[in-house]
Amino acid sequence: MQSALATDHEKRTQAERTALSDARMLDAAVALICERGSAGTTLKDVGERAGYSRGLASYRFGNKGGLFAFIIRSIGDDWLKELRRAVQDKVGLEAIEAAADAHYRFIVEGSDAIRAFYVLWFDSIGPDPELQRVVANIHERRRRDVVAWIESGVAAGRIRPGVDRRGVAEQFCAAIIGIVYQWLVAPDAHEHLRALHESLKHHTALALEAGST
Amino acid sequence: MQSALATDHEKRTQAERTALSDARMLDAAVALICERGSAGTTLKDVGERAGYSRGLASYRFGNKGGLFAFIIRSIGDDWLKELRRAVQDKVGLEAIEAAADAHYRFIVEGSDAIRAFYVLWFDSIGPDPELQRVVANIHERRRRDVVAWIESGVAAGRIRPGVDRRGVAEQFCAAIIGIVYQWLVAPDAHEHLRALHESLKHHTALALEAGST
DNA sequence: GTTTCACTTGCTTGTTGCAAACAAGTAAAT
DNA sequence: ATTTACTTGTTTGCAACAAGCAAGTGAAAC
Repeated sequence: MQSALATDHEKRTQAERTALSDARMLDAAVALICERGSAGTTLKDVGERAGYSRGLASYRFGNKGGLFAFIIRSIGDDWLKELRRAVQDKVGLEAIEAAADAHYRFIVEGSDAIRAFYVLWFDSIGPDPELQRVVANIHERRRRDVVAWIESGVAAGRIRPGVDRRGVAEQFCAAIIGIVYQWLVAPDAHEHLRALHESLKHHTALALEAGST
Repeated sequence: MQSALATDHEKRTQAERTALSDARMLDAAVALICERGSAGTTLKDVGERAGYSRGLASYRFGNKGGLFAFIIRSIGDDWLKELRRAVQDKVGLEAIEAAADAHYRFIVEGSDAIRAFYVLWFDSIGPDPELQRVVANIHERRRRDVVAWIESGVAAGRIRPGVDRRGVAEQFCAAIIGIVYQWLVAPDAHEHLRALHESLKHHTALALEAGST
């Protein structure tokens, strides 16, 4: 029941207490967002579902935007790492294809965390400036990764140097967003999603081989 | 000041009254959604901004989901027509390229209506079933249009018959959604958006010529 | 043809319940 | 003891609904 790193025990350092309540509220918020969407998720419920008082989420995160930014940061960081891990040291098109494959696997695997992450991602079109900043930041990092993969392919002589790195990367990222949207509205259409990812890989390959765009 | 179709006059038929209040509330809601996002838009403000009471929007649309569904339907219908008008009787790739061009023009033109429309579009990932239905419906109609354009190109012998019509159409629509997302987070990056649309046309052309996907 | 009256429909105001936000307090760690 | 984690009390504001008021409608009576 009780593990080495305090799971249920009493005496905890202050840092451990906040880390624990943060983690529990993160879980609670993810579950609630999946159940009721971001608008239907209340700070009160997040606190209570995490096993605390109605006020804790408000106190910790200040407001809904603060909570959402925290969630995006937490999950987004993990996930960028996961994607990079999946790509490992592949270069060029292979790296991009590995990323696309990993993306497909992650979403059909259907973890609540990723779903909540993307639900909040689409909230970033709202007026909350903090959320906008955090998502824009992740977006930019993701795009940079893709540019770097293309770059590595060029460096390895496997992609012609004339290619528009940033253009292709942006197209790729935009397509991913489009696919994610489709996943969110129809999470179980795995075959459809697989086809979209395959098609994306195919089109990206064409863009990196052929033409001048 | 007073036109033939009662603009500011007194005596109105009941149907005219509702049509007028609907139109005014639509305008008000569009403006509010652009200013504050969908979550920040209150039924109270919609009613009052339209020049009525705080309660009217609630009474007319029942709840926020009802209002949003009404907006999507109103603007979405208009817009599908506009897109079709832009495509006219073009066939195959030309039709798709015309649609992409029109799409680009519409969004950089930056009408509040289209922005509000797409903001609500992304709300459809939330739990509101009515909104989901309405958006899914528009999405499906749009996809059908694209399939029909491809079909017409095949019929005209300008696209090879083996092409995966639905697959390419879905890829196209997914990419449009991705582009729209980028527009919503950075509305003024016209050159970037132009490049994304150009790239989309290019990739779609490749998909319709080459390969088997 | 116009007046009247029963009825419908558009709209407003009153009320309740709930969540966000913040302040002030309590308990636990340092 | 003092800082820090967390809770509880309170205010404000919106959604949702109900009850009422006012404007429009249609048909019978005159």
